[in-house]
Amino acid sequence: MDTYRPTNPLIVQSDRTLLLEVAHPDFERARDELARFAELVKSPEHIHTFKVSPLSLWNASASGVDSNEIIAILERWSKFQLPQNLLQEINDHGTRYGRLKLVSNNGRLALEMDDRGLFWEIEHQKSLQEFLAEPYADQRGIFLREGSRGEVKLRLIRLGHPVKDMAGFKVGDSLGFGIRDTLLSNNKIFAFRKYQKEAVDVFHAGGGSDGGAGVLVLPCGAGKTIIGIGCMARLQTHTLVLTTNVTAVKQWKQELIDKTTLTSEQIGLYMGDTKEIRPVTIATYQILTYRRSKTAPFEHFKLFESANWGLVIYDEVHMLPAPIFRAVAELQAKRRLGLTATLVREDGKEEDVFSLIGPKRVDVPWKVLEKDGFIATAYCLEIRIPLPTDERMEYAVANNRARFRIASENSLKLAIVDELLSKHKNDNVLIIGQYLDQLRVIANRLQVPIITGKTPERERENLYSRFKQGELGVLIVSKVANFAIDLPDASMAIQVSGTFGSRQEEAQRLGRILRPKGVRNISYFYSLVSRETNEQEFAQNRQLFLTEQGYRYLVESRHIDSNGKLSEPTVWQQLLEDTRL
DNA sequence: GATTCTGAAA
DNA sequence: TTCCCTTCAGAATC
Repeated sequence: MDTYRPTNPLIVQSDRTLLLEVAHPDFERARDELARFAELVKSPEHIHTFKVSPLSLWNASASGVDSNEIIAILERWSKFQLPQNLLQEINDHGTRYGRLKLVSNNGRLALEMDDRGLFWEIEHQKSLQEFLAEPYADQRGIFLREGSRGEVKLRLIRLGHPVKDMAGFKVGDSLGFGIRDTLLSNNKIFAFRKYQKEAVDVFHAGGGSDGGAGVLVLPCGAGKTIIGIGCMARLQTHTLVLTTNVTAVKQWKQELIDKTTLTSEQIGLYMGDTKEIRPVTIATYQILTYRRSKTAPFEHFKLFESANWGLVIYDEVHMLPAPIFRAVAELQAKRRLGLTATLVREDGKEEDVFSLIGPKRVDVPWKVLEKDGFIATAYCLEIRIPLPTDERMEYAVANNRARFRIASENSLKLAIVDELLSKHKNDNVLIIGQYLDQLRVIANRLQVPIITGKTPERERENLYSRFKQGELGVLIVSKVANFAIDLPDASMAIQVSGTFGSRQEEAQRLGRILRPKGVRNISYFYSLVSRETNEQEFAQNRQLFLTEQGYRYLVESRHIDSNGKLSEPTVWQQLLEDTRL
């Protein structure tokens, strides 16, 4: 292909960036295909920028997208001939996963490869010396020292060599249980959904070779716990479940009791006040990372050895605290299942997840579940508002730190909130923000209760249940919304301010309104942003993940006319007309 | 023995 | 970079 095809939507550049035209009729198809092997890095109105990285290529090949397919996709959409260096890189990295295998040879751990060059490189690599034992006679492999499984994989991926771990797993103590015929609230008997069953199958595939460890990427509300339970039921073994917080711990137990024949006595909770170790034990990351002082040992790491676990599940694996990786390295002989809605970490430890937990096995895009009605259709609108003159002055003289806060607390946002609420009288609305001061002002103005970290458990539950029953139409929540998984679902959210650029947070917040709601099954997500401020930049970054998942942010820019009045909304009006039957 | 408060860590 | 929330352990209080 050396012709110029101007009607195609994609420009592929030699610096590994892919530029995709949003207005193109095939935009959505192209975007979904690119998302399988590239990461979205920018998504302004007209051109979306993706980036191909070694890691994105390794993950792609681990989840079954090979380099020929990647190149075919690029060729299908590209305007120009593909740059030679990128083709080479795709051919190289896209086939790299699997070239280096970690195996068990006569009970000893060994690295195997078909390629002499690779053998030579590894044998002479300084950072690996302490783990290497003697090479195979035919130079197609090298034995490794005992207990180096995790560390070797970690060092190799940093050298650009992802390792396919086929060394198998230690079988845990067995635990017999089954799935129960639970009657769900819709009067149907519980059954795994198709994609859930497929995810369990994929995780399990390979039966102890390459299968049995890895990460499943699924949207909020897709039933990650259910998939975890499916994997447990398949393996029938003692299982350790690690989660982010106490509520999640309790929810796992609840679900296990509800969906399986496991009894309360077989399930242990391991956290602050109760430290039970049972055939199935559920713990928080926090307690594992606890130590008396910065230099003291992690005293709860012993939990890992306290039983013969056959499976370790990492819930929300993108939150896995860095110190746990060390322990995870020691746990390499166990089957590992990572569950997450997004592989992106703000700390850049994606490679560690790849090598120590496992590569991405399954990625179910949110939009696919939306089509099948498993999650609600969400409409996202970013409303850009100017800063009022006096706040503008303040912003101009403030230092960078203060600026973000001034922009976030833009007083004009209050008027917009009023306006939005006036048209959404029948929706259950969550107002979410990051600054308590700002939220309190809104709470006072609307005479609506607010939930912050200080709100006692009792009162939270009371407010949740009133909100659920519709007695309370609007609820204001601080960052508790990011963690509290028992927060009731809503059909509309207004984000009045957010953390600097956290993609995760945005995803979490959207997740609040994605549970299916009756026949209409439609939700609204409004994000209020001050125009021409650094808040706008951070907002862009926050939205990336959602855009990658196929959500389109509409943008409404509001202005102040010479009389000091706000311009009429047009995009929003249209949105309401289009979505109201 | 149970509950509530405190400070530190992330 | 901020601000906020959560968790844990141990002490204080009933």
